[in-house]
Amino acid sequence: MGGKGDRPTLATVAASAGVSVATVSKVVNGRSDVSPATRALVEHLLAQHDYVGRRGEAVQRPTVELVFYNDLNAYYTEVVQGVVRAAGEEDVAVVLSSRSTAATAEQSAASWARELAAATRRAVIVVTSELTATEVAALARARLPLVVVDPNNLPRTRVMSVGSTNFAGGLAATQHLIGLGHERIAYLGGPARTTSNQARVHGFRGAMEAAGLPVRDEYVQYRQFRYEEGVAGGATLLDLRESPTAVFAANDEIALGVIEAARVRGVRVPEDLSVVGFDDTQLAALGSPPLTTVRQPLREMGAVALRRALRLAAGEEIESHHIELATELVVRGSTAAPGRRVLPRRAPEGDGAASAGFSGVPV
Amino acid sequence: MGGKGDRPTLATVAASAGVSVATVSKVVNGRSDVSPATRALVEHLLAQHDYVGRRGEAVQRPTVELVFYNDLNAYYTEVVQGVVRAAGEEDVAVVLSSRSTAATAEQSAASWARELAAATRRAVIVVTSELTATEVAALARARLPLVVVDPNNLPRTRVMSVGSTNFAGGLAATQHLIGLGHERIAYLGGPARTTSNQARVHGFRGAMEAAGLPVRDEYVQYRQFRYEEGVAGGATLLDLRESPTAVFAANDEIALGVIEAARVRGVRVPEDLSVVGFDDTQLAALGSPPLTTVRQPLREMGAVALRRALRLAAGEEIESHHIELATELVVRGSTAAPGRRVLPRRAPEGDGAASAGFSGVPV
DNA sequence: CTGAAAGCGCTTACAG
DNA sequence: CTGAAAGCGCTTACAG
Repeated sequence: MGGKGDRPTLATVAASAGVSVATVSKVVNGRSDVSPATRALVEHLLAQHDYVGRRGEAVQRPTVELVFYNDLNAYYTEVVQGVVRAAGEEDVAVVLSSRSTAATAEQSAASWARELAAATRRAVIVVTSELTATEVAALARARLPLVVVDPNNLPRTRVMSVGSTNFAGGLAATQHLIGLGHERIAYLGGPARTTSNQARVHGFRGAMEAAGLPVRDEYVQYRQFRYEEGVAGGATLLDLRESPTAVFAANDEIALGVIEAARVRGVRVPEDLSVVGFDDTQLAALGSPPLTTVRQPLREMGAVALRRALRLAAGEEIESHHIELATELVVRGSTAAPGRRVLPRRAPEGDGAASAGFSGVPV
Repeated sequence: MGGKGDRPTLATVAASAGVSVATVSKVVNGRSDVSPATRALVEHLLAQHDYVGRRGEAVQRPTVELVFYNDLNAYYTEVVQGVVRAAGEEDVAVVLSSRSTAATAEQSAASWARELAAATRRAVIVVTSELTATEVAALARARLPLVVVDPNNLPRTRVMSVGSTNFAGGLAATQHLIGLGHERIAYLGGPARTTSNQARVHGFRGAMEAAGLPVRDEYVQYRQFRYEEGVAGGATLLDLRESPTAVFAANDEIALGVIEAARVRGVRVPEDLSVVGFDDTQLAALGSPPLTTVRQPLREMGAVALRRALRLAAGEEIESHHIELATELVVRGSTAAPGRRVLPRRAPEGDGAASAGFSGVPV
C-alpha cells in the first residue's frame, strides 16, 4: 500500500486526515477559513507524509551562486572547498560559475543579476572580486545579497566582505626572517593597488622599521600574483650586485617562482636564500623544499562567507561589513638562518626556534 | 487585451507559435521528440513571452550535479574547471558537492539519489569514482544519467565514463626516459587495483621490454597517489644499493614527493635523477624544477563529461560507454640524460631533443 | 467551517 | 514529429 516511491499528494493527506482535498489545500496555503482543530490535524499529517508539493515544485534546497574569475587555481580551490563544505552543513546547494573579466563587457550587469534572481539564488559569493560598481549595484537592485571573499579592491561601502589579517601576516613573515638573522630582505608583491598587497607590504615595512633595518628601493617590487612574475622578480633580485638573503613573496605562486629562479642560478634554498610565501595553498606543502608561508584560512573564509550570505538572505542585520580571520605563519623548509646553515644568532621572537624543521605545524 | 499582469501559460505560447500545448510542454522539459525547427521557434517565443512556469516558479536553468570525493585537489580543480566552462556554453548550471567516502555509510544510496532527483538534476557527474554498485543502481532507478570521469575502478557495464589514454601515456613517459639514455628506471605508482595505475604500469613495462631493459622488482612500487607516498617511495628507491637514475611517477604529487626525497639527500634533479609525473595539473608547471609530465587533458575530459551527461539526459542513445582522450608528454625541466648533464647519447624517438629545455610546450 | 464541483496549468501515452 | 485526449495535482467560488 502506497509504494514508497510515490510522492504524497493532497489526496493522500486528505484521505488519512478524513477531510477533503480542498481543506488540505487551504491549510497548505495558509487560508484562514479552517478550524484550528482541523488545521492542526492536517498539518500533523502533512509533516508525517513528508508532503513536498506537486512535482517539479518540490521545495528546492536553496542555492547560492559561487563566482570565480577566469581560471580556477590553488587559491580558489581552497575557498571553494570551504564554501561547499559549509553549504553541505547548512543544506544549501552551491552553483559554481565562472565569470571572465571580459564578460563584464559582453553581458550587462543588469541581465546577469536578473538571471541570478530568476534562478532564485539566495545569495552570491564572489572570490577575489573584479566586480565593477555597476555589478554591485545591479545585484543590490535585484535584492541579491553579496559577499566578497578577499576583495582585490577596498571593500566598497555596504559590500560584505571576508578577508584575513594581511598586515599581521606580513609582519609575522618578516619577523620570522629577521628572527633568523636576515637583514637584507626583499618584498616581492602583487599589484600595487590591491588591498592585500598593500597590507602585506605595510606589515613588511613595519617589521623592518621596528628592527631598525633599512629597506632598499630595489628590494621592493610590485608585480602580479603569478609564478612567472616570481621567476622574473627573483631573477632581478638575485642578479643585483648585493642580493637579498631572504625574500618575502606576497603569495605562494610568486614564492615558488623565486625558488625556481634561485635553482636555475645554483642558489640553494634555504641555505643561500630564504623564501616565505603567503596563502598556504596546496602548492606550499608540495614544494621542494616545502614552503614556509603565511597561512590564510581560506577554507574557513569560504565557510564564513557562505554563512554570512545566508544570514543576509534571511534578512538579518549584520553588524560589521568586513570580517578578517587570523593568518598564521607556517614554518616549513624554505627558510633558515642566512649564511649556510648557521643557527640564528639571537633568540627569535618565538617562532624562529622551529624554523630549521619543516614539520608543517602552524606556529 | 492581455493585461501585463497575466502570467503567460503554455497555452499563450502555444497559440503564438501555432503549435499544441503538448509540444510546448515538451520543449520546456527538454524532451528529444521535437523537431529542431519547432524547438527553436518555441524557445524563441518562450523567451519573448518571459514564460516563467506555473505559479511563479521561474524556469530554472537545468542543473547538473558535479560530485567530488573528500577534498578538492589540483586534479579535481582542472576537471571542475572544464565542466564549469562547458556548462557555461551549454547554459546549464553546475551544482558542486562533495561526498565523503564515509557518507556512503551515513546516507543510503537511495536517499542520495532521491534527493538529487527531487532537486531535478538533469544528470550527475562524478570525478574519480568511489561510487559503490549500490549507488550506481540507485541513480539508475531514479533515472538520473551518470557520467564518471577517470574511474578508479573498471568501468562498470552501462556506466558512461571518460578517461584518457593511460597506457599510451605510460609508454610515452618511459620512452622519453629511455630516449635520454636511462636504463635503471623505476615506476612509482598508485594503488595496484586502480585502472589508471594498471594501464600506466603496463605502458611502462611495455616500453622497457621493447627496449630490452630489465625491470627489477624493487623498482616497481604501488602506493597512493599522494605527495607523502612519493617522498617515502622516493626515499626507498634512492637508498637502494643500486638506485635508479630515473623515476616515472604515476601522478604529479608523487613526482613532487620524489623530487623532495632527492633534495633532502642532495640528489639533484635532473642532473642526478630524472623524474616524470602524470596529469599535468597546475602543480607540474610550478615545481622546481618544473615537472616533465604526461598531460591528461583534464579540462577537456570535464567538458566531454558534461556534454555526454546532457546527451544522456536528453534521452539520446550513445554508442560507446567509455571515451578516452589522448594524453601527451610535456617536457619541462625534471628530466635529462643520466650522468650529469651529458647529452643524450643517441637520438631519441622524437621528443627527447627538447628535454633539456623546459619550455612547457607539449611535445 | 466544510467540501462538491468546476476549472486551470501542465504532462504523457498513444494514434497518426 | 505532432497533437487530441485523458488525466493529475491543485485551487477556488460557492452552496450548505
